[in-house]
Amino acid sequence: MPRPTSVPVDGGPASCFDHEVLAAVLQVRQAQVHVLLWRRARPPHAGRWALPGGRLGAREDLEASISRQLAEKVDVRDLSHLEQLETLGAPHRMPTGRTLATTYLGLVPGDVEPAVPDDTRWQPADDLPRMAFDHAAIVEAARRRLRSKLSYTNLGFALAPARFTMSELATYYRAALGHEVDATNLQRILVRRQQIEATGERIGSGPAGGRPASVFRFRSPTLQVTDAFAVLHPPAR
Amino acid sequence: MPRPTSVPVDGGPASCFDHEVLAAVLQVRQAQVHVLLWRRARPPHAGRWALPGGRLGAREDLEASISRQLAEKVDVRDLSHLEQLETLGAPHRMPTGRTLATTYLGLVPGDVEPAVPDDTRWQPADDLPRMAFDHAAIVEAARRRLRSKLSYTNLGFALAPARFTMSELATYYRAALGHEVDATNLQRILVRRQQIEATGERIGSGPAGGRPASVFRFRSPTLQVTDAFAVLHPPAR
DNA sequence: TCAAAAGTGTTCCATCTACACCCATGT
DNA sequence: ACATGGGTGTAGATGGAACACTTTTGA
Repeated sequence: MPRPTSVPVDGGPASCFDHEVLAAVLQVRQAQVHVLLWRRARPPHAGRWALPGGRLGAREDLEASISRQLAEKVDVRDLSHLEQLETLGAPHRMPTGRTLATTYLGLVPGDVEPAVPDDTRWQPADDLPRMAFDHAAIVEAARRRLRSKLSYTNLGFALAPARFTMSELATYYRAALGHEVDATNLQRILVRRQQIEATGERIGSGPAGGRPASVFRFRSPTLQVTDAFAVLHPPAR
Repeated sequence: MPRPTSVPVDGGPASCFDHEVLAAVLQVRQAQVHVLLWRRARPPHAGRWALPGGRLGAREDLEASISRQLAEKVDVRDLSHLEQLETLGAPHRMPTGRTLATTYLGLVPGDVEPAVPDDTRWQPADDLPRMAFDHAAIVEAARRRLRSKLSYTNLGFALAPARFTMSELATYYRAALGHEVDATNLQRILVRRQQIEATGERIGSGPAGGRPASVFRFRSPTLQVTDAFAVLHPPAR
């Protein structure tokens, strides 16, 4: 009986696989989750929209590869977070020949406006166009991952600007979670979990007046599980 | 500027990668989480212990590949659950040349005893031997995944036999979660979440007497998120 | 009748939601 | 003054932990 092996068995069948990395880069823009898409110019699936990414380099780490490709090809350099999602291996997921794809979730803070090339755009994730290959499913997986991690980690840091008011922050959470978020309760929850802190600054009130808002910031710029046993609940009705 | 592409650019560098699939197959045995390991007979890392798996087949889906290899090579056919973990792509993770690895968590119910080959054994996951390559980290990732999914999904079905008493079930949960689990509260929680139901049967009491236990079963044999907003807490002290 | 194990009922507590009310500012 | 938005206080709801108590069996 053959034995499992993690290295090529001498004389065994040598086979290797094309491998690409793809990212669903999400940003909250105008209170809606958007995803960065690129329009395919040539077949197959010419004219459809695809996720940015491309072939893995011969000596390149997976995460380094997607970072590089986002920087080179769609000019996105200010990712606040990047994490691996699923690896897709269905033999016929692409008509051009077998290609494995390792997918990533990327996040961009709400206040930056990366200059993207002409054939690239931010698309509302609730209204995806006709997508190439299996890319629509990847976007959905990315949104689900973001949603659940917002509940028990400090991942909000990756959605929000460096400094923000609580009502701004609530807007980001509302967009990503897809339900109402009470700014007043959000503050207490995130302060109690020690995710955010007041900077002491205040921001001037808007044109209609109103009490000036305190400015907050996240305490850590990297992912931490702040409360594995607590979550944000959607409103009862 | 080059454009992102998910298919080989004509004339672009053609590169492809060895790809293996590996599984951390976990089973609770004698109230402890065990993992199925296989002892490497030849270099590199001869004598160290490795996870079962092997090369991806040319036309094979990832999940089909790991299932096949577990059946062929370590004679494990009764997985109650299988899910993908991370894909590892560090260029030098193996000294034999670059190999990507897609890793899986496999679960086997507590009451089956798969006959495994001689060079294969069930090892307590708390006491791993010297492991080959990066396989120890994969086991840890698998345990973490199991622990968190037990809290908000019905994944217990994959750990427990088809029928069980509540004190048996609590043993599985204790082992996998790594903390005390009150059988009495576990019952109410899982019944409320509609994960388990009483079969109506009772099991005779043990040699020392005691009230005979009711027999329960899981209502679904597949993974379901039963309560995204609730978890099992560790005891306060 | 007693020990042992299972199961129930009840209290306690943490943590979230809901919402009334107070605060600070512009017009 | 009063409208507007920010912030606090607090009551209510939920759901899990803790644990005493009851039930059912064997010796």
